[in-house]
Amino acid sequence: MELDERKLKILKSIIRNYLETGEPVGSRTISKDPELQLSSATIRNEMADLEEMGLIMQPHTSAGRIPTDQGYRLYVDQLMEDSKRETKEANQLLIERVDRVELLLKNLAKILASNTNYATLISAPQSRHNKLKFIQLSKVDERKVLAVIMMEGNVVRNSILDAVDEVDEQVMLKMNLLLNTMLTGLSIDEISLGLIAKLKEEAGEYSHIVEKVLNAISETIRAEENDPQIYTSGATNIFKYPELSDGEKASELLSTFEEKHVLNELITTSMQQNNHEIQIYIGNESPVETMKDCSVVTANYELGDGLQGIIGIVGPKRMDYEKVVSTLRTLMQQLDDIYNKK
Amino acid sequence: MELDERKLKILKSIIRNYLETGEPVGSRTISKDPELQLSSATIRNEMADLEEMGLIMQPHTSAGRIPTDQGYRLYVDQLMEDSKRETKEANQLLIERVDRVELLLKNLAKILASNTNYATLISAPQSRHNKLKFIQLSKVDERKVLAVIMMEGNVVRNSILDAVDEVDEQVMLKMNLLLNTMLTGLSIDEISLGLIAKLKEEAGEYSHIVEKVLNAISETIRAEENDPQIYTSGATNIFKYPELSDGEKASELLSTFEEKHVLNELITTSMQQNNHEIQIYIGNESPVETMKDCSVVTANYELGDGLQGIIGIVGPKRMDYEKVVSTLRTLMQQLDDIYNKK
DNA sequence: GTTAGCACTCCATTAAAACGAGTGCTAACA
DNA sequence: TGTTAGCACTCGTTTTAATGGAGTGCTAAC
Repeated sequence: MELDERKLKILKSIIRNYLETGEPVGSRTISKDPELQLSSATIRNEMADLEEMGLIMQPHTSAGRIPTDQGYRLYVDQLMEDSKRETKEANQLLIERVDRVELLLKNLAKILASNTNYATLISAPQSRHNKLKFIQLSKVDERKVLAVIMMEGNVVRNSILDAVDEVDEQVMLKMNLLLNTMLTGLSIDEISLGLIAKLKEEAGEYSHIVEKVLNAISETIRAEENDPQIYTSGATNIFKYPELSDGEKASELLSTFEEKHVLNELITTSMQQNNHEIQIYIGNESPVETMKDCSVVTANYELGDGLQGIIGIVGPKRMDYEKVVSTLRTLMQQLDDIYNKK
Repeated sequence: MELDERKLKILKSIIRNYLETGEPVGSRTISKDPELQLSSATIRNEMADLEEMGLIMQPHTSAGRIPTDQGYRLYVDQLMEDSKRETKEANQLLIERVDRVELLLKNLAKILASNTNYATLISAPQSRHNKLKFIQLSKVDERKVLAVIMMEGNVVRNSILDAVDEVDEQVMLKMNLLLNTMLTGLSIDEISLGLIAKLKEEAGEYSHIVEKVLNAISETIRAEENDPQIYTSGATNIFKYPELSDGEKASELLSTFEEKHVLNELITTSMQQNNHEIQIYIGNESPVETMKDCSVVTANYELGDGLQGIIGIVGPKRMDYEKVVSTLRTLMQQLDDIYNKK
């Protein structure tokens, strides 16, 4: 069967309608579309074809049609138009350059959630390829040392180390100097075994402290990778969509947002896309099991210095794709303007 | 009307029953209680009295009775027994002394939530009366300075300052020394105007940096007070209780846990209690509007060095008060053993 | 003071009926 | 050959009625 112009128009009309109302749409409704001057009977015939092609379906015999996942897919791939709708909302995102990336991302999540009325998640940048800016050791008390590790993007991590024996202020100063001259500017991946050996040699009798510090660094980074920071907001927005808000489903979905670590898969999958295009996961396409009744729109952001992560919007399958995509695009543009062109 | 021994026994039996089943309990059910050798008719008479006293009520004419808020109140105040139930759960809390208070509290929240099957919230210790351990300034780049502020309890705060003009390494060292000698060991409240003036004088030409640092400190602290850290866990547990999990209610309650700042009132109210007793808020007694259908059990914890905050368990009114209270008591005991006696 | 007995209330469940939105099919039409 | 009006049919939803049962309050007897 051929998917001609008219069928596409009808499909588009059906999906548009369904996105708005959330109700199955019947042939009569479509026949009223000014773009399609056809009787309901004709529409019905076409609908039967579209159903056969797996693009739409009936919840039950005497109901209107709703899009299938395949139908949505076709819609977002081919039928969706670039939204020119009031970008005023997007403009209001009004991002200033913020020193602390974490703060920025938290706010961003909040703003996106309240702008879109969907749930939002943002992954903090992965630090693996991120460069050390400096390390600062300070004495906390007799046996404890605070290591402050700062990476590009002004991401700060603290870690408290147990020293084997009492720490001397002088030693500390030396260590600071040593660590910084040797390590600053390197990414975690670039700290090789050879370098470590050399570092220890230089440290002489204090090599055990060097070891602790290096462990702390790698552990801090590793911990972050296994359990990366994820900022979420507006999870309770799902209650605005009846198809998601009944008991079981809502519970599962909200747990996902509460536990957060389950979101990792979505983040890694989405990061693996090599391009900077916006991606859309419909229903089961999502790597997260509990989102099988949702759609997820993700974008890779970059804040310069190779700091990158993903932003995801989670909503019902009948989410307003155009608005979400356009909001994300505008946002990416803005971030790019601010952080990359400088 | 008098509330004699028998009436109390009956009330207790009714509430016990209702806590377990969540269903209104009828006279026949109570007449089977081995502790009460009475016919259902007699129970009915007594029930009528209890209802008149406002301790129980009927959802509708031909239903059994459920406790009123007043009834619950009387129960937790007088009728509740100390639970000797398997404290093994509580023992499993197995707390080790953790260096980072934040980490400890986060874990605690998780453990409590999964142990009780209710929602848990823990407020991070308020820093106002908390003493500074040390301040460390480090140069980030030409115009930026990282201030690391460490307080008792090993609570670390970072803040990035904009310097007016380029920062000299030498100056930094001086500032560090100056700030630490003058401020270490003081609480925020103890940093008086006089002290600040003196500090500025000592700093001479760099007094503007001192000012910035002080501002940063007080702002950091203030920000924390307005929006104190609150760790929550198990908010989705509320779906286990039908009376809380229908649409509107669940949504409101979960939003409360998502927004968190609404929980502040609960925390301040609970902190104001001068004693270290466990407190129970039933329904409208709770300072948080959205918890009017819940009960909240709170405890003030103290981790030594005056680090204190509150732990709260939020569940349906028919929560297992005995278990919750006993769990919290055990926990407090353990924390006390570890942190205060040393 | 306690209890058996009974009429009564009212919610919950089930069954039946009415409704209506939407379909598929057929036959007529351009 | 594509389009459309007409109509019987399907099936979920809503409405109404009927039935059952849990539990009560009251009365009268023990």
